[in-house]
Amino acid sequence: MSGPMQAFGHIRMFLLCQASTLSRRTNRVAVIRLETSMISREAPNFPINVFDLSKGQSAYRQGDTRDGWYEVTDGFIALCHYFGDGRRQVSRFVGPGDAFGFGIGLRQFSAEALTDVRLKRHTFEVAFDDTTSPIHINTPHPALRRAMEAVEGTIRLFSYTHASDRVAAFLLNFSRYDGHTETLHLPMSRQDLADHLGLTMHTVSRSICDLARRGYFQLERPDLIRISDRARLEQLVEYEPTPDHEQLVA
Amino acid sequence: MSGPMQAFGHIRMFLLCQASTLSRRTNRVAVIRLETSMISREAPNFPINVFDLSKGQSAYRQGDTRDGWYEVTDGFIALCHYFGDGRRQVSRFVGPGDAFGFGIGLRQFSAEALTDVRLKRHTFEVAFDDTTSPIHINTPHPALRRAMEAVEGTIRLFSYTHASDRVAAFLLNFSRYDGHTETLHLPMSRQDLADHLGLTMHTVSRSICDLARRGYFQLERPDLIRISDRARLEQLVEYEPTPDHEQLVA
DNA sequence: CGGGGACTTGATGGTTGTCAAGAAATGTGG
DNA sequence: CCACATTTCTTGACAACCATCAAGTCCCCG
Repeated sequence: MSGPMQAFGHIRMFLLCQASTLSRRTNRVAVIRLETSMISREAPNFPINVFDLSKGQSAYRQGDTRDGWYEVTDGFIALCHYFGDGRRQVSRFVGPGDAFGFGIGLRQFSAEALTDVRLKRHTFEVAFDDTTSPIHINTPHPALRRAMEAVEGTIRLFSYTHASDRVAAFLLNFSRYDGHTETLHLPMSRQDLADHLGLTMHTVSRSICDLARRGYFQLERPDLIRISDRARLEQLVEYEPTPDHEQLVA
Repeated sequence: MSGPMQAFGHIRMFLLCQASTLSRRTNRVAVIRLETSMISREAPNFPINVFDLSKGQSAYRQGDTRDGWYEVTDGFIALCHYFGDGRRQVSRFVGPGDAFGFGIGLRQFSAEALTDVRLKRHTFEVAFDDTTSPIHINTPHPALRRAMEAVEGTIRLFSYTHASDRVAAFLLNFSRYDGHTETLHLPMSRQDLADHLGLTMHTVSRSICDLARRGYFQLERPDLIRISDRARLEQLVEYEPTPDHEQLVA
Protein backbone atom coordinates (compact mmCIF):
# COMPACT_ATOMS: atom_id res chain seq x y z
CA MET A 1 0.00 0.00 0.00
CA SER A 2 2.99 2.27 0.33
CA GLY A 3 3.21 2.98 -3.40
CA PRO A 4 -0.26 4.36 -3.94
CA MET A 5 -0.27 6.21 -0.62
CA GLN A 6 2.95 7.91 -1.43
CA ALA A 7 1.57 9.14 -4.69
CA PHE A 8 -1.48 10.35 -2.89
CA GLY A 9 0.69 12.47 -0.65
CA HIS A 10 1.87 14.25 -3.74
CA ILE A 11 -1.65 14.96 -4.73
CA ARG A 12 -2.55 16.33 -1.32
CA MET A 13 0.29 18.78 -1.56
CA PHE A 14 -0.80 19.59 -5.05
CA LEU A 15 -4.39 20.30 -4.11
CA LEU A 16 -3.25 22.92 -1.66
CA CYS A 17 -1.29 24.64 -4.37
CA GLN A 18 -4.27 24.69 -6.64
CA ALA A 19 -6.66 26.17 -4.10
CA SER A 20 -5.10 29.59 -4.44
CA THR A 21 -5.19 29.38 -8.20
CA LEU A 22 -8.84 28.55 -8.23
CA SER A 23 -9.76 31.46 -6.02
CA ARG A 24 -8.49 33.86 -8.62
CA ARG A 25 -11.09 32.82 -11.15
CA THR A 26 -14.72 32.07 -11.25
CA ASN A 27 -15.25 28.44 -10.42
CA ARG A 28 -17.14 27.95 -13.58
CA VAL A 29 -14.43 28.99 -15.93
CA ALA A 30 -11.80 27.25 -13.91
CA VAL A 31 -13.66 23.99 -13.97
CA ILE A 32 -14.18 24.20 -17.68
CA ARG A 33 -10.55 24.73 -18.36
CA LEU A 34 -9.43 22.05 -16.02
CA GLU A 35 -12.00 19.51 -17.01
CA THR A 36 -11.52 19.50 -20.70
CA SER A 37 -8.06 20.71 -21.42
CA MET A 38 -5.35 18.42 -22.59
CA ILE A 39 -3.02 21.15 -21.43
CA SER A 40 -1.21 20.43 -18.25
CA ARG A 41 -1.48 23.35 -15.89
CA GLU A 42 1.27 22.45 -13.57
CA ALA A 43 1.13 24.01 -10.16
CA PRO A 44 4.16 25.66 -8.63
CA ASN A 45 6.12 23.14 -6.60
CA PHE A 46 4.55 20.25 -8.43
CA PRO A 47 7.36 17.94 -9.40
CA ILE A 48 9.26 19.81 -12.06
CA ASN A 49 12.95 19.30 -11.64
CA VAL A 50 15.50 21.62 -13.14
CA PHE A 51 18.89 20.06 -13.64
CA ASP A 52 22.04 20.29 -15.69
CA LEU A 53 23.97 17.86 -17.84
CA SER A 54 27.45 18.31 -19.14
CA LYS A 55 28.38 17.44 -22.69
CA GLY A 56 28.29 13.71 -23.29
CA GLN A 57 25.94 12.82 -20.46
CA SER A 58 22.46 11.42 -21.03
CA ALA A 59 19.15 12.58 -19.63
CA TYR A 60 18.00 8.99 -20.06
CA ARG A 61 19.01 5.94 -22.00
CA GLN A 62 17.29 3.63 -24.41
CA GLY A 63 15.57 0.91 -22.37
CA ASP A 64 15.05 3.06 -19.28
CA THR A 65 11.67 3.26 -17.65
CA ARG A 66 9.80 6.31 -18.80
CA ASP A 67 9.29 8.68 -15.91
CA GLY A 68 8.35 11.97 -17.51
CA TRP A 69 9.00 14.40 -20.31
CA TYR A 70 11.62 17.07 -20.69
CA GLU A 71 12.07 20.63 -21.83
CA VAL A 72 15.38 22.09 -22.93
CA THR A 73 16.21 25.42 -21.35
CA ASP A 74 19.71 25.73 -22.74
CA GLY A 75 22.01 23.67 -24.95
CA PHE A 76 21.42 20.85 -27.42
CA ILE A 77 20.50 17.20 -27.12
CA ALA A 78 20.42 14.39 -29.66
CA LEU A 79 17.69 11.77 -29.36
CA CYS A 80 19.18 8.61 -30.77
CA HIS A 81 18.24 4.98 -31.10
CA TYR A 82 20.83 2.23 -31.18
CA PHE A 83 20.37 -0.99 -33.12
CA GLY A 84 21.93 -4.29 -32.23
CA ASP A 85 24.17 -4.23 -35.28
CA GLY A 86 25.67 -0.84 -34.47
CA ARG A 87 23.41 1.32 -36.59
CA ARG A 88 22.28 4.50 -34.92
CA GLN A 89 19.40 6.78 -35.77
CA VAL A 90 19.09 10.31 -34.45
CA SER A 91 15.39 11.03 -34.35
CA ARG A 92 15.95 14.73 -33.84
CA PHE A 93 18.10 17.38 -32.29
CA VAL A 94 16.37 19.39 -29.59
CA GLY A 95 17.42 22.83 -28.44
CA PRO A 96 16.16 25.69 -26.28
CA GLY A 97 12.37 25.67 -26.07
CA ASP A 98 11.94 22.13 -27.38
CA ALA A 99 10.26 19.33 -25.48
CA PHE A 100 10.90 15.61 -25.80
CA GLY A 101 10.43 12.27 -24.10
CA PHE A 102 6.76 11.56 -24.74
CA GLY A 103 5.72 8.20 -26.09
CA ILE A 104 4.81 4.93 -24.45
CA GLY A 105 6.56 1.98 -22.88
CA LEU A 106 10.27 1.94 -22.22
CA ARG A 107 12.51 4.63 -23.67
CA GLN A 108 13.13 3.97 -27.34
CA PHE A 109 15.82 6.63 -27.56
CA SER A 110 18.73 7.87 -25.55
CA ALA A 111 18.87 11.61 -24.88
CA GLU A 112 22.53 12.56 -25.25
CA ALA A 113 23.80 16.03 -24.45
CA LEU A 114 25.77 17.50 -27.36
CA THR A 115 26.70 20.51 -25.28
CA ASP A 116 26.29 21.48 -21.66
CA VAL A 117 22.56 21.48 -21.11
CA ARG A 118 19.95 22.75 -18.72
CA LEU A 119 16.72 20.78 -18.56
CA LYS A 120 13.31 20.85 -16.95
CA ARG A 121 11.83 17.48 -16.15
CA HIS A 122 8.06 17.06 -15.86
CA THR A 123 7.27 13.82 -14.10
CA PHE A 124 4.46 11.50 -15.05
CA GLU A 125 2.50 10.56 -11.97
CA VAL A 126 -0.04 7.87 -11.37
CA ALA A 127 -2.26 7.74 -8.29
CA PHE A 128 -5.22 5.60 -7.31
CA ASP A 129 -8.58 6.66 -6.05
CA ASP A 130 -11.05 4.58 -4.05
CA THR A 131 -12.28 2.80 -7.13
CA THR A 132 -8.75 1.53 -7.85
CA SER A 133 -8.79 3.02 -11.32
CA PRO A 134 -5.53 4.82 -11.96
CA ILE A 135 -5.40 8.57 -12.29
CA HIS A 136 -2.79 9.83 -14.67
CA ILE A 137 -1.32 13.17 -13.78
CA ASN A 138 0.58 15.28 -16.23
CA THR A 139 0.42 12.47 -18.75
CA PRO A 140 -0.46 13.16 -22.37
CA HIS A 141 -3.35 11.50 -24.09
CA PRO A 142 -2.46 7.89 -24.93
CA ALA A 143 -3.54 8.30 -28.55
CA LEU A 144 -1.15 11.20 -28.88
CA ARG A 145 1.70 9.33 -27.28
CA ARG A 146 1.12 6.41 -29.63
CA ALA A 147 1.09 8.77 -32.59
CA MET A 148 4.40 10.20 -31.46
CA GLU A 149 5.79 6.71 -31.09
CA ALA A 150 4.63 5.84 -34.59
CA VAL A 151 6.25 8.86 -36.20
CA GLU A 152 9.49 8.17 -34.41
CA GLY A 153 9.25 4.58 -35.56
CA THR A 154 9.05 5.79 -39.14
CA ILE A 155 12.22 7.78 -38.66
CA ARG A 156 13.98 4.65 -37.54
CA LEU A 157 13.35 3.18 -40.99
CA PHE A 158 15.81 5.66 -42.43
CA SER A 159 18.68 4.15 -40.53
CA TYR A 160 18.78 1.57 -43.33
CA THR A 161 20.88 2.83 -46.19
CA HIS A 162 19.96 -0.06 -48.48
CA ALA A 163 16.60 0.09 -50.14
CA SER A 164 15.57 -3.53 -49.65
CA ASP A 165 16.40 -3.44 -45.94
CA ARG A 166 14.28 -0.36 -45.54
CA VAL A 167 11.42 -1.94 -47.42
CA ALA A 168 11.70 -5.17 -45.46
CA ALA A 169 11.70 -3.31 -42.15
CA PHE A 170 8.65 -1.39 -43.22
CA LEU A 171 6.78 -4.52 -44.22
CA LEU A 172 7.53 -6.23 -40.93
CA ASN A 173 6.36 -3.21 -39.02
CA PHE A 174 3.26 -2.72 -41.12
CA SER A 175 2.20 -6.32 -40.66
CA ARG A 176 1.01 -5.33 -37.19
CA TYR A 177 -2.28 -4.40 -38.83
CA ASP A 178 -2.66 -8.03 -39.83
CA GLY A 179 -1.79 -9.12 -36.32
CA HIS A 180 1.74 -10.15 -37.30
CA THR A 181 0.35 -13.17 -39.07
CA GLU A 182 1.62 -14.78 -42.26
CA THR A 183 -0.64 -12.72 -44.44
CA LEU A 184 0.26 -9.14 -45.15
CA HIS A 185 -2.12 -6.94 -47.06
CA LEU A 186 -0.85 -3.65 -48.47
CA PRO A 187 -3.52 -0.99 -48.92
CA MET A 188 -1.12 1.49 -50.52
CA SER A 189 0.44 1.72 -53.98
CA ARG A 190 4.11 1.34 -54.80
CA GLN A 191 4.26 5.08 -55.29
CA ASP A 192 2.86 5.65 -51.80
CA LEU A 193 5.48 3.32 -50.40
CA ALA A 194 8.18 5.11 -52.35
CA ASP A 195 7.04 8.49 -51.05
CA HIS A 196 7.05 7.08 -47.56
CA LEU A 197 10.48 5.50 -47.71
CA GLY A 198 12.33 8.14 -49.69
CA LEU A 199 12.80 5.89 -52.70
CA THR A 200 11.38 5.69 -56.19
CA MET A 201 8.51 3.47 -57.20
CA HIS A 202 10.91 1.39 -59.29
CA THR A 203 13.31 0.73 -56.46
CA VAL A 204 10.45 -0.24 -54.15
CA SER A 205 9.08 -2.62 -56.75
CA ARG A 206 12.50 -4.12 -57.40
CA SER A 207 13.16 -4.51 -53.68
CA ILE A 208 9.91 -6.30 -53.05
CA CYS A 209 10.35 -8.61 -56.02
CA ASP A 210 13.96 -9.29 -55.11
CA LEU A 211 13.04 -10.17 -51.54
CA ALA A 212 10.37 -12.50 -52.87
CA ARG A 213 12.83 -14.10 -55.30
CA ARG A 214 15.31 -14.57 -52.49
CA GLY A 215 12.61 -16.45 -50.62
CA TYR A 216 11.86 -14.10 -47.77
CA PHE A 217 8.18 -14.13 -48.67
CA GLN A 218 5.76 -14.95 -51.47
CA LEU A 219 4.21 -12.20 -53.55
CA GLU A 220 0.76 -13.62 -54.20
CA ARG A 221 -0.59 -10.41 -55.63
CA PRO A 222 1.06 -6.99 -55.78
CA ASP A 223 -0.84 -6.08 -52.64
CA LEU A 224 -0.78 -9.44 -50.90
CA ILE A 225 2.32 -10.93 -49.33
CA ARG A 226 2.68 -14.24 -47.55
CA ILE A 227 5.51 -14.21 -45.06
CA SER A 228 6.53 -17.83 -44.91
CA ASP A 229 9.70 -17.45 -42.88
CA ARG A 230 9.20 -14.47 -40.67
CA ALA A 231 12.23 -15.16 -38.50
CA ARG A 232 14.56 -15.02 -41.47
CA LEU A 233 13.10 -11.73 -42.62
CA GLU A 234 13.42 -10.28 -39.15
CA GLN A 235 17.00 -11.42 -38.97
CA LEU A 236 17.71 -9.67 -42.25
CA VAL A 237 16.84 -6.29 -40.84
CA GLU A 238 17.55 -6.65 -37.12
CA TYR A 239 13.84 -6.23 -36.64
CA GLU A 240 12.72 -4.37 -33.53
CA PRO A 241 9.00 -4.27 -32.99
CA THR A 242 7.49 -0.91 -32.15
CA PRO A 243 5.75 -0.89 -28.79
CA ASP A 244 2.36 -2.54 -28.86
CA HIS A 245 -0.80 -0.58 -28.53
CA GLU A 246 -1.46 -2.25 -25.23
CA GLN A 247 1.53 -0.72 -23.47
CA LEU A 248 -0.26 2.38 -22.34
CA VAL A 249 0.90 2.76 -18.77
CA ALA A 250 3.50 5.47 -18.38
CA MET B 1 -18.96 38.88 -30.16
CA SER B 2 -20.79 36.06 -31.85
CA GLY B 3 -17.71 33.86 -32.08
CA PRO B 4 -16.82 33.71 -28.42
CA MET B 5 -20.44 33.50 -27.34
CA GLN B 6 -21.11 30.63 -29.62
CA ALA B 7 -18.19 28.77 -28.18
CA PHE B 8 -19.42 29.55 -24.73
CA GLY B 9 -22.69 27.91 -25.55
CA HIS B 10 -20.77 24.74 -26.24
CA ILE B 11 -19.15 24.96 -22.86
CA ARG B 12 -22.44 25.48 -21.11
CA MET B 13 -23.78 22.33 -22.68
CA PHE B 14 -20.61 20.62 -21.78
CA LEU B 15 -20.72 21.66 -18.15
CA LEU B 16 -24.09 20.04 -17.79
CA CYS B 17 -22.69 16.82 -19.16
CA GLN B 18 -19.87 16.89 -16.73
CA ALA B 19 -22.02 17.54 -13.67
CA SER B 20 -23.25 13.98 -13.63
CA THR B 21 -19.76 12.65 -14.03
CA LEU B 22 -18.54 14.62 -11.08
CA SER B 23 -21.29 13.40 -8.83
CA ARG B 24 -20.06 9.85 -9.24
CA ARG B 25 -16.75 10.60 -7.57
CA THR B 26 -15.47 12.46 -4.61
CA ASN B 27 -14.87 16.02 -5.59
CA ARG B 28 -11.35 15.73 -4.43
CA VAL B 29 -10.29 12.98 -6.72
CA ALA B 30 -12.24 14.42 -9.59
CA VAL B 31 -10.63 17.80 -9.26
CA ILE B 32 -7.21 16.25 -9.16
CA ARG B 33 -7.77 14.29 -12.29
CA LEU B 34 -9.24 17.14 -14.17
CA GLU B 35 -6.80 19.73 -13.06
CA THR B 36 -3.60 18.00 -13.85
CA SER B 37 -4.27 15.44 -16.48
CA MET B 38 -3.17 15.90 -20.05
CA ILE B 39 -5.76 13.27 -20.87
CA SER B 40 -8.86 14.58 -22.51
CA ARG B 41 -11.93 13.24 -20.76
CA GLU B 42 -14.42 13.92 -23.42
CA ALA B 43 -17.98 14.09 -22.27
CA PRO B 44 -20.70 12.20 -24.06
CA ASN B 45 -22.24 14.40 -26.75
CA PHE B 46 -19.27 16.66 -26.77
CA PRO B 47 -18.33 17.22 -30.38
CA ILE B 48 -16.95 13.93 -31.60
CA ASN B 49 -18.09 13.30 -35.11
CA VAL B 50 -18.06 9.90 -36.70
CA PHE B 51 -17.96 9.96 -40.46
CA ASP B 52 -16.93 7.93 -43.47
CA LEU B 53 -14.68 8.57 -46.42
CA SER B 54 -14.48 6.55 -49.56
CA LYS B 55 -11.21 5.62 -51.17
CA GLY B 56 -9.46 8.64 -52.62
CA GLN B 57 -11.18 11.27 -50.49
CA SER B 58 -9.35 13.39 -47.94
CA ALA B 59 -10.18 14.01 -44.30
CA TYR B 60 -8.36 17.30 -44.68
CA ARG B 61 -5.88 18.87 -47.03
CA GLN B 62 -2.50 20.50 -46.64
CA GLY B 63 -3.07 24.18 -45.90
CA ASP B 64 -6.46 23.68 -44.24
CA THR B 65 -7.17 25.25 -40.89
CA ARG B 66 -6.62 22.76 -38.12
CA ASP B 67 -9.89 22.00 -36.43
CA GLY B 68 -9.24 18.84 -34.47
CA TRP B 69 -7.62 15.46 -34.41
CA TYR B 70 -8.77 12.14 -35.79
CA GLU B 71 -8.94 8.50 -34.94
CA VAL B 72 -9.22 5.74 -37.51
CA THR B 73 -11.91 3.20 -36.78
CA ASP B 74 -11.61 1.27 -39.99
CA GLY B 75 -9.51 1.43 -43.15
CA PHE B 76 -6.24 3.10 -44.01
CA ILE B 77 -5.12 6.67 -44.57
CA ALA B 78 -1.88 8.16 -45.87
CA LEU B 79 -0.66 11.41 -44.38
CA CYS B 80 1.27 13.13 -47.13
CA HIS B 81 2.95 16.43 -47.71
CA TYR B 82 3.27 17.96 -51.17
CA PHE B 83 6.18 20.15 -52.17
CA GLY B 84 6.04 22.86 -54.78
CA ASP B 85 8.25 20.91 -57.16
CA GLY B 86 6.07 17.81 -57.15
CA ARG B 87 7.86 15.83 -54.49
CA ARG B 88 5.60 14.08 -52.03
CA GLN B 89 6.38 12.70 -48.60
CA VAL B 90 4.12 10.26 -46.80
CA SER B 91 4.71 10.86 -43.13
CA ARG B 92 2.93 7.68 -42.14
CA PHE B 93 0.15 5.30 -42.88
CA VAL B 94 -2.53 5.16 -40.22
CA GLY B 95 -4.92 2.31 -39.69
CA PRO B 96 -7.49 1.07 -37.19
CA GLY B 97 -6.73 2.40 -33.72
CA ASP B 98 -4.31 5.09 -34.85
CA ALA B 99 -4.74 8.80 -34.21
CA PHE B 100 -3.43 11.67 -36.27
CA GLY B 101 -3.79 15.37 -36.98
CA PHE B 102 -2.11 16.91 -33.95
CA GLY B 103 0.48 19.63 -34.44
CA ILE B 104 0.21 23.39 -34.71
CA GLY B 105 -0.72 25.98 -37.29
CA LEU B 106 -2.22 25.05 -40.63
CA ARG B 107 -2.30 21.44 -41.80
CA GLN B 108 1.11 20.39 -43.02
CA PHE B 109 -0.21 17.15 -44.48
CA SER B 110 -3.17 15.91 -46.43
CA ALA B 111 -4.99 12.90 -45.02
CA GLU B 112 -5.86 10.74 -48.03
CA ALA B 113 -8.01 7.66 -47.74
CA LEU B 114 -6.30 4.62 -49.28
CA THR B 115 -9.40 2.51 -48.72
CA ASP B 116 -12.89 3.22 -47.56
CA VAL B 117 -12.47 4.64 -44.09
CA ARG B 118 -14.43 5.31 -40.94
CA LEU B 119 -13.14 8.13 -38.74
CA LYS B 120 -13.81 9.80 -35.43
CA ARG B 121 -13.10 13.50 -35.31
CA HIS B 122 -12.30 15.21 -32.01
CA THR B 123 -12.67 18.96 -32.38
CA PHE B 124 -10.37 21.50 -30.86
CA GLU B 125 -12.37 24.21 -29.15
CA VAL B 126 -11.34 27.62 -27.90
CA ALA B 127 -13.47 29.81 -25.67
CA PHE B 128 -12.84 33.01 -23.76
CA ASP B 129 -13.47 33.77 -20.14
CA ASP B 130 -13.96 37.20 -18.57
CA THR B 131 -10.25 37.87 -18.50
CA THR B 132 -10.06 37.38 -22.27
CA SER B 133 -7.44 34.68 -21.95
CA PRO B 134 -8.33 31.79 -24.23
CA ILE B 135 -9.43 28.45 -22.85
CA HIS B 136 -8.33 25.49 -24.90
CA ILE B 137 -10.61 22.53 -24.83
CA ASN B 138 -9.57 19.10 -25.97
CA THR B 139 -6.30 20.56 -27.19
CA PRO B 140 -3.01 18.81 -26.49
CA HIS B 141 -0.20 20.51 -24.65
CA PRO B 142 1.55 23.01 -26.95
CA ALA B 143 4.97 21.58 -26.20
CA LEU B 144 3.75 18.18 -27.29
CA ARG B 145 2.19 19.51 -30.46
CA ARG B 146 5.41 21.29 -31.34
CA ALA B 147 7.36 18.11 -30.69
CA MET B 148 5.05 16.25 -33.06
CA GLU B 149 5.49 18.96 -35.64
CA ALA B 150 9.25 18.73 -35.29
CA VAL B 151 9.35 14.97 -35.79
CA GLU B 152 7.13 15.23 -38.83
CA GLY B 153 9.38 17.97 -40.14
CA THR B 154 12.30 15.58 -39.87
CA ILE B 155 10.45 13.05 -41.95
CA ARG B 156 9.99 15.62 -44.65
CA LEU B 157 13.77 15.76 -45.03
CA PHE B 158 13.70 12.28 -46.46
CA SER B 159 11.76 13.39 -49.49
CA TYR B 160 15.10 14.54 -50.89
CA THR B 161 16.82 11.69 -52.66
CA HIS B 162 20.07 13.62 -53.16
CA ALA B 163 22.34 13.92 -50.19
CA SER B 164 23.29 17.56 -50.58
CA ASP B 165 19.66 18.65 -50.89
CA ARG B 166 18.83 16.80 -47.71
CA VAL B 167 21.77 18.34 -45.90
CA ALA B 168 20.95 21.82 -47.17
CA ALA B 169 17.33 21.50 -46.09
CA PHE B 170 18.44 20.37 -42.68
CA LEU B 171 20.84 23.27 -42.29
CA LEU B 172 18.19 25.81 -43.26
CA ASN B 173 15.77 24.32 -40.80
CA PHE B 174 18.30 24.03 -38.02
CA SER B 175 19.32 27.65 -38.36
CA ARG B 176 16.14 28.55 -36.50
CA TYR B 177 18.16 28.13 -33.32
CA ASP B 178 20.34 30.99 -34.46
CA GLY B 179 17.27 33.03 -35.29
CA HIS B 180 17.62 32.43 -39.03
CA THR B 181 20.57 34.79 -39.11
CA GLU B 182 23.68 34.52 -41.26
CA THR B 183 25.58 32.60 -38.66
CA LEU B 184 24.84 28.93 -38.18
CA HIS B 185 26.47 27.02 -35.38
CA LEU B 186 26.35 23.22 -35.44
CA PRO B 187 26.57 21.59 -32.03
CA MET B 188 26.62 18.06 -33.47
CA SER B 189 29.31 16.03 -35.21
CA ARG B 190 29.25 14.89 -38.81
CA GLN B 191 28.45 11.40 -37.58
CA ASP B 192 25.46 12.73 -35.65
CA LEU B 193 24.28 14.47 -38.79
CA ALA B 194 24.77 11.31 -40.81
CA ASP B 195 22.79 9.27 -38.31
CA HIS B 196 20.06 11.85 -38.44
CA LEU B 197 19.83 12.10 -42.22
CA GLY B 198 20.31 8.45 -43.13
CA LEU B 199 23.67 9.06 -44.80
CA THR B 200 27.28 8.31 -44.01
CA MET B 201 29.66 10.69 -42.33
CA HIS B 202 31.62 10.93 -45.57
CA THR B 203 28.65 11.90 -47.67
CA VAL B 204 27.60 14.52 -45.16
CA SER B 205 31.09 15.99 -45.14
CA ARG B 206 31.26 15.93 -48.92
CA SER B 207 27.84 17.55 -49.22
CA ILE B 208 28.69 20.36 -46.84
CA CYS B 209 32.04 21.04 -48.48
CA ASP B 210 30.51 20.87 -51.96
CA LEU B 211 27.79 23.33 -51.03
CA ALA B 212 30.42 25.64 -49.61
CA ARG B 213 32.52 25.30 -52.78
CA ARG B 214 29.51 26.04 -54.91
CA GLY B 215 29.12 29.24 -52.91
CA TYR B 216 25.93 28.57 -51.00
CA PHE B 217 27.70 29.40 -47.73
CA GLN B 218 31.12 29.75 -46.17
CA LEU B 219 32.50 27.04 -43.94
CA GLU B 220 34.42 29.07 -41.40
CA ARG B 221 35.01 26.15 -39.09
CA PRO B 222 33.63 22.62 -39.32
CA ASP B 223 30.94 23.67 -36.85
CA LEU B 224 30.42 27.25 -37.98
CA ILE B 225 28.71 28.19 -41.22
CA ARG B 226 28.07 31.64 -42.60
CA ILE B 227 25.09 31.70 -44.91
CA SER B 228 25.86 34.58 -47.22
CA ASP B 229 23.09 34.03 -49.75
CA ARG B 230 20.22 32.48 -47.89
CA ALA B 231 17.71 33.01 -50.69
CA ARG B 232 19.79 30.97 -53.11
CA LEU B 233 20.13 28.13 -50.64
CA GLU B 234 16.40 28.18 -49.98
CA GLN B 235 15.73 28.09 -53.68
CA LEU B 236 17.98 25.05 -54.05
CA VAL B 237 15.81 22.94 -51.79
CA GLU B 238 12.34 24.47 -52.17
CA TYR B 239 12.67 25.45 -48.55
CA GLU B 240 9.53 25.40 -46.48
CA PRO B 241 9.91 26.73 -42.97
CA THR B 242 8.44 24.63 -40.20
CA PRO B 243 5.77 26.48 -38.24
CA ASP B 244 7.23 28.92 -35.77
CA HIS B 245 7.02 28.34 -32.09
CA GLU B 246 4.70 31.29 -31.79
CA GLN B 247 1.89 29.70 -33.79
CA LEU B 248 0.25 28.05 -30.84
CA VAL B 249 -3.39 28.76 -31.40
CA ALA B 250 -5.24 25.73 -32.69
C1' DC C 1 -12.33 -7.37 -76.19
C1' DG C 2 -9.95 -3.17 -75.71
C1' DG C 3 -7.99 0.57 -72.94
C1' DG C 4 -5.69 2.41 -69.13
C1' DG C 5 -3.50 2.24 -64.90
C1' DA C 6 -0.39 -0.08 -61.89
C1' DC C 7 3.34 -2.99 -61.55
C1' DT C 8 7.61 -5.17 -63.21
C1' DT C 9 11.85 -5.41 -65.62
C1' DG C 10 15.93 -3.87 -68.51
C1' DA C 11 19.86 -0.66 -69.59
C1' DT C 12 22.60 3.13 -68.23
C1' DG C 13 24.75 6.94 -65.90
C1' DG C 14 25.03 9.55 -61.74
C1' DT C 15 25.39 9.21 -56.67
C1' DT C 16 26.56 7.18 -52.60
C1' DG C 17 28.75 3.69 -49.57
C1' DT C 18 33.09 1.58 -48.67
C1' DC C 19 37.89 1.42 -47.93
C1' DA C 20 41.92 4.08 -47.40
C1' DA C 21 44.71 7.93 -46.50
C1' DG C 22 45.67 12.56 -45.47
C1' DA C 23 44.62 17.22 -43.17
C1' DA C 24 42.82 19.85 -39.54
C1' DA C 25 41.31 20.49 -34.99
C1' DT C 26 41.43 19.17 -30.21
C1' DG C 27 43.37 17.51 -26.09
C1' DT C 28 47.34 16.08 -23.12
C1' DG C 29 51.60 15.94 -20.88
C1' DG C 30 55.92 17.72 -20.40
C1' DC D 1 54.02 27.19 -24.54
C1' DC D 2 55.24 23.51 -27.38
C1' DA D 3 55.33 18.65 -29.02
C1' DC D 4 52.79 14.76 -29.45
C1' DA D 5 48.67 11.84 -29.55
C1' DT D 6 44.00 11.42 -30.57
C1' DT D 7 39.98 12.52 -32.58
C1' DT D 8 37.39 14.67 -36.12
C1' DC D 9 36.97 16.14 -40.58
C1' DT D 10 38.16 16.05 -45.46
C1' DT D 11 39.40 13.99 -49.73
C1' DG D 12 40.45 10.27 -53.25
C1' DA D 13 39.50 5.86 -55.75
C1' DC D 14 36.47 2.33 -56.70
C1' DA D 15 32.56 -0.64 -56.56
C1' DA D 16 27.78 -1.07 -55.41
C1' DC D 17 23.62 0.97 -55.52
C1' DC D 18 19.82 3.74 -56.99
C1' DA D 19 17.36 7.20 -60.07
C1' DT D 20 16.27 7.83 -64.63
C1' DC D 21 14.49 6.62 -69.03
C1' DA D 22 12.21 3.20 -71.60
C1' DA D 23 9.74 -0.77 -72.53
C1' DG D 24 6.97 -4.55 -71.46
C1' DT D 25 3.53 -7.19 -68.54
C1' DC D 26 -0.32 -7.78 -65.65
C1' DC D 27 -4.72 -6.69 -64.00
C1' DC D 28 -8.89 -4.34 -63.55
C1' DC D 29 -12.78 -2.15 -65.53
C1' DG D 30 -15.60 -0.66 -68.87
